[in-house]
Amino acid sequence: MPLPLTPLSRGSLPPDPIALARWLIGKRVVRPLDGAHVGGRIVETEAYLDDDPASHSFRGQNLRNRSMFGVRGNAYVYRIYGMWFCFNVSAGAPREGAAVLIRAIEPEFGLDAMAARRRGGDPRDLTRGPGRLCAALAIDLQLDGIDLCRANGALWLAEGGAPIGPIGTSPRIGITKAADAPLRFYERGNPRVSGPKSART
DNA sequence: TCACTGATCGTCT
DNA sequence: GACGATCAGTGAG
Repeated sequence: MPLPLTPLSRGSLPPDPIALARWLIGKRVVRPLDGAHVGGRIVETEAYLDDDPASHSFRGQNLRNRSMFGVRGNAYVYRIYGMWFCFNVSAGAPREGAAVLIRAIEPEFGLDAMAARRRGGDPRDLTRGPGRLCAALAIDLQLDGIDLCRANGALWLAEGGAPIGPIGTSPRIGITKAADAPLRFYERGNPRVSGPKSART
């Protein structure tokens, strides 16, 4: 798919993690796999802040969360519930420990490659949810810490194409601490957004 | 369409 | 030893 994919420059990323989470809606995730580009538009994100009890960075830096503490625009990948991975973009200032969780994308290119990595199931669920997104794009711990602003990398971010619809805000999903903070952002009405229907209106 | 539950295992307490 | 930024399968409305 010869889409004009332009990598994001690190300097264009909003320094504020919340602003970054909102700004990333409509941008693209690009994953070169088997000689082709796989990915699509980001439609759902969540912000995790440095002083946020729900954030992995809350108790300070350790071996697992160190990627959250670097410059913004790097990948932070971790394993959850023993069998899934979640993909974040490091945010904020260096040593701050903030990140933006990419919860869902709208597949645009490499559909077959994604489906091949997620056998069965509803095609509309291919990349709906952080665990499914990582499975479809073959994102694992090997990509932890990678620079997402380099177009020749194994995983990177690109400028958006289609216009962005209205952006909704809600509490984050699946957490128990600071569960009411309105730090989830999504493109309203987009069927690729995760959660029940009421969570994407 | 939603609510509930089991699966599964690395990391931190 | 307990828990978690989840998912797929099942069953009810």
